[in-house]
Amino acid sequence: MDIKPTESELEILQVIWRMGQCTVRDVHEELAKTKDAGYTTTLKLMQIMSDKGLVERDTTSKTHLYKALFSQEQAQSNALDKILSTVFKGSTSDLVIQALGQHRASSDEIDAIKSFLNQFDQHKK
Amino acid sequence: MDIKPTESELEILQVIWRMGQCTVRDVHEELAKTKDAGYTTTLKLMQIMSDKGLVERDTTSKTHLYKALFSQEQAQSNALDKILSTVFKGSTSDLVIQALGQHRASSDEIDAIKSFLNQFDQHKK
DNA sequence: ATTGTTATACGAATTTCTTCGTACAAATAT
DNA sequence: ATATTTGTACGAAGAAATTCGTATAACAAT
Repeated sequence: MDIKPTESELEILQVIWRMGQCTVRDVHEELAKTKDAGYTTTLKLMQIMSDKGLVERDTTSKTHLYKALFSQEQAQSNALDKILSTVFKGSTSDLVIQALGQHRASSDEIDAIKSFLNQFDQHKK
Repeated sequence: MDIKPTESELEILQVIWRMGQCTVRDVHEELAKTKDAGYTTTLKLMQIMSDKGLVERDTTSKTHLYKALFSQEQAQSNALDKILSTVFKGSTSDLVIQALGQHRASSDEIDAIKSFLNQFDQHKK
């Protein structure tokens, strides 16, 4: 259960997350908007992802349908763990502060974070 | 200027960030604590990193001295940009909230974040 | 029925990253 | 002086990830 998507696989997962269930062509056309790779390349990758268990494949009809098994939440969690330990010395507050400084958040977002923090305070002790 | 360290290069950079200026042996012995790779492997990687401009190399004496050119701050910034766009749909608040939920922060850290948020509010209108 | 289009399968070439062996020079120890 | 240790250089093997060509089957259109 330690499967982790490669760079290209993540690109594909992003499309699947956005679109939900989809075909190789769906994914390929999305990718084609920003990068240029052959159709069979995408196909091959998606087959590999199916083997790895990153996606599920419905082969009932000729055109196969894919769904994500590796969720965006898992990806988020893994990504955070990784950058925390590799570049933030494990300091969550460094990460948070840097994130907020670097990408300005809207007032709404800031409010959301504040209320999360308060609720958080309550819970601990 | 679009150099980005590979996985192994990041491992080495982490050591250099911690130790400041150091030799191949320094780095290698640090790495040897947790993983097992040959000395020349580390050497080769550090030479490549020098070619790429990730580190600077002082070759005055026989034993070369390395310093990071790619800073931890750059690495942090890049890492955040990347995961924001790939797995957090660009939502900073999602990222922050998930980070706080996932890795409990100390009260001090939370205070730091709160005061950062307030100071932040002031600045914008 | 034949032709064209749209699929999947799959082997293999390519590229990128990692690892290591060997050669050799400089410094150190005997 | 000579042997050992400690260092860099570098080619190339190995592994992992990516890309693509070709074969072939199913479906659609004429």
